[in-house]
Amino acid sequence: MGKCEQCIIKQFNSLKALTKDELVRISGCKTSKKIKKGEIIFEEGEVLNGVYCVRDGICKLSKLSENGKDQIVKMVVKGQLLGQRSLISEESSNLQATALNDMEVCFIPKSEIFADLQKNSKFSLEVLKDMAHDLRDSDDIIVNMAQKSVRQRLAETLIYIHDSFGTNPDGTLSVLLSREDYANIVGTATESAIRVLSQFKKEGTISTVGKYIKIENLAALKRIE
Amino acid sequence: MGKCEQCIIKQFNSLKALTKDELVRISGCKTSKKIKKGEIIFEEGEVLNGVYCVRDGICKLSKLSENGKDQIVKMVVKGQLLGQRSLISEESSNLQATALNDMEVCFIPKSEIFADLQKNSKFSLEVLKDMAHDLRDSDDIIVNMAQKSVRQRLAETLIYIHDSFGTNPDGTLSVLLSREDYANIVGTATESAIRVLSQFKKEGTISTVGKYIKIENLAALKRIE
DNA sequence: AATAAAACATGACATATATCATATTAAAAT
DNA sequence: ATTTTAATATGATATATGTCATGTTTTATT
Repeated sequence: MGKCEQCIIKQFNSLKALTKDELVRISGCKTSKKIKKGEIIFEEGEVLNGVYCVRDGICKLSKLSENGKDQIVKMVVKGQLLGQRSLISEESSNLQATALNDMEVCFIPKSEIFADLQKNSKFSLEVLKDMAHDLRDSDDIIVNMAQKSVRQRLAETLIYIHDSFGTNPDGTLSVLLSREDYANIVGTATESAIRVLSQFKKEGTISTVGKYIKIENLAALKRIE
Repeated sequence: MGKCEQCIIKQFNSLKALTKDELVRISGCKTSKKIKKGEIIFEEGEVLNGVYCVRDGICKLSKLSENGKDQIVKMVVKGQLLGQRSLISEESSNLQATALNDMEVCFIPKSEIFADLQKNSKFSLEVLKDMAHDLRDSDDIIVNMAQKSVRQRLAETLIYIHDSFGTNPDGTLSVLLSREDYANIVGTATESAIRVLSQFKKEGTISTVGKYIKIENLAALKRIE
C-alpha cells in the first residue's frame, strides 16, 4: 500500500496542508480501494465514516428528484476529496456518488480527519476554502438552471468538461458520459439532450468519435445564447 | 455600542464558538451599522474586508444573469453571518446583498475573523458546519430548479419563507417580497410568478392582507405537484 | 453468431412558460 | 390634490421543452 507522505495526489486537495507526521498517521489507517465503472460509492442517506481521496478516475454526485430523475450536481475527479461535506456536517449524505469510469480511491476514517481539523488550523482553512469554492460553483449552477436555456446549459457543460477534465490525444473529451448523464447534468429530458447534441453536430460545433464527443468549434459553443 | 460578549445574536451563528476574550477583542473593533430597506450592502465583484453579523432584518443575496434577471440565491436573516464565503475564499463577492427591510448589522474586520480561525479550531469547525449546511441547501435548490415546475417551486418558496422566517401576529408571512422578488427566487418571469400566486389565491391556498401573503392551506401547498 | 437489451435518434404532439400588450391599482412625487 | 411612476394583474400568442411513440444502432448476453 502506498504512503500518503509520498503520494502526489494530495498536492491537489486540502490534505496538502497536513504535516508529515499527520500524513504518516493517516497512511497507517487509510484503506485503498478499486471501484469499477458504474459502481455506487455511497448512496443518498448513507452515513459516511470518512472521506475518499480520489487517486484516479471520476465520479458523479447526484440526487434523486421526486419526479424520478437523478439530477447530477457535481463531478469529482482525480485529486479531489469526496464526501467531505457530509462528513463535516455529521449528517447522512444528501447525494449519491457513482463511478463514471474505473476508479482508485483511498478511504480516510472520520476520526483522523476530525483530529486534524482540531489540531491543524491550516488544514481547516484549506477545507474551508475548498467548500467556499464549491459553494460559489453551486451558486453559479443555480443561476444557470434558473435563467438559461437547455441549449446554453448543454453548451456550457461541454465547455466545462473540456476545461476541467481535459481531452484525449485525439481531442475528444476524456470523460465519457451517456446522453442520459448529459440530460441529468443539464436538468432536461434525455430526448432533449440528444436533440440538442444532434443539433450541435449538425451545426459543426461538435463531432463524435465512437461514443466520444469532440469540440470542433469552441468559440461557437461559447457564443451560444 | 453594544458588547459582543453580551450580545444574544451570536448564539445563532458560529461566533458562539469564540471565547470571552476573543469576543471582547472583536467587540473593540467591530462597527455597527443601520441599513435601510432597499439599500445594497455589497455588490457583485466587491472585495469584502470582513463579515456582517445580522442583528436585525433580512437581506437577499442575488446574482445578475446574462439575460438581465437578478437571480436570488439565498436570504440571510437576523442571527446569521453575511459574507463569510467570499471572505474565506479571499475572492471578490460573487453575489450582491440587498436589504429587504431595515437592518442592523455589525461589521467584523477580516483580520479578526482570520485570527480566530487560526487559533480557535472550535470556531473553524462551526464555520465549516455552517458552510456545509449552505452547500446542502444549494444542492437542493439546484435539483428543484432543474426538476420542478414553477408552480411547485413557488409553493415551496412560500413554505420555506413561512417555516424559516416566521409570520406576523395575523398569520401573514413576516417577510415582505415583491412579485418580482418571488420571480427571482423561483427563476421565472415576473408575470408567471404573479399568475401562479393569483392562481393560489383563487384556489384558496393563500390570501393577501394588503401586500402581505398569508398561507391559508399549508397542506394543500405541500401537496402541489 | 444469434438474440436480447441498452443506448441513441427522431417525429408528432402536448404543455409549461416566456413575451408582448394593455389594464388596473397602489405608491411616490410634485 | 394631482400627476407621475411603479407594482400588480390578465389576455393573447409564441416558443421551448416534455412526453409518447417508434425506429435504428450499439453493446451485452447466451
